[in-house]
Amino acid sequence: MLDDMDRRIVDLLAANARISLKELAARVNLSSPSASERLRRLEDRGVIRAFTVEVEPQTLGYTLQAIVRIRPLPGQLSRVQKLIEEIPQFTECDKVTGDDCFIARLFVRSITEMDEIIDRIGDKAETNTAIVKAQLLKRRLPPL
Amino acid sequence: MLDDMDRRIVDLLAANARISLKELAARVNLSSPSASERLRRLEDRGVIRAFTVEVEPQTLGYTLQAIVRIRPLPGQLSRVQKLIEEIPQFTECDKVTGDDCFIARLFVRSITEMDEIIDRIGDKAETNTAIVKAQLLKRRLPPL
DNA sequence: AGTGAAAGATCCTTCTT
DNA sequence: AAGAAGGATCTTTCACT
Repeated sequence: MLDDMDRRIVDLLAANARISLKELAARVNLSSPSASERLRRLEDRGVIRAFTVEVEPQTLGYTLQAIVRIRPLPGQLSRVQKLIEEIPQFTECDKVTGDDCFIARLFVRSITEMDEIIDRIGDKAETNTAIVKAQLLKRRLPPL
Repeated sequence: MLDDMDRRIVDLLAANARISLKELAARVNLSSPSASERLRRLEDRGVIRAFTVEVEPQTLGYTLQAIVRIRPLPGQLSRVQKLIEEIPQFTECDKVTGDDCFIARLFVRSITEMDEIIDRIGDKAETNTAIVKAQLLKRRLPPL
């Protein structure tokens, strides 16, 4: 799937997406052209989907974070789905098997704001809100 | 908190973390030195924590993804916590309020692999596994 | 697949205003 | 915060292994 070189390239870019091709190449003991070619292929294959930035929500005033499980009432599924998409404080949402239909991550600046948002969904779905007390595991890559 | 310029800078870098300072500056109608200075401050303030890469787990063979809720049995909390950290297929884990103590994201290549991993936790915690059927919302930033 | 050299483009920072 | 500019740095092409 990925050979060892590819893995190292992905790891290095995951740690700092802004390093130059030249430095990337040096760190994995390849020439610049080779590293460039490998990077291009990783992008082409879709392994690397994007180069992006990790933002710390705390610094933007989002002091509260919650995981919200959402089970739409009969006939409300698509309306609930639309609502989740429209509320930008929801930053992630998965559709899952089991009793809960959706599991979403919510960032808010206060309990009041959280209450308001949950209320907007409340008449169209059963919700269960678990407030995040700590991040045991900060986002990482699965084994390459 | 962030002014409009900062917001645009963060947005642009979130979309492509590898653009040059020069291009970044041009896109927000600033000079390079100004853009450079703003970027430096965003990093210093901790707003931008890192420049990283978004990897598509599908392309690495991770065809299955699940959200696992984990409630350690009495006295097992720290052992469970350690176990989650040690299993690299867990890519995210939050400690939350409520009945479930942990909510984690799990990537696996097969149902068999999933079963094995859940079993390793099974004797130290109650678990509830919800398989991800679709990603309604792909990771995005909360409103800046 | 990969290397090394090299040319030409591009960039970042410093300085002045 | 802008603009100019110099010097550093980078990326890609090419010929070859």
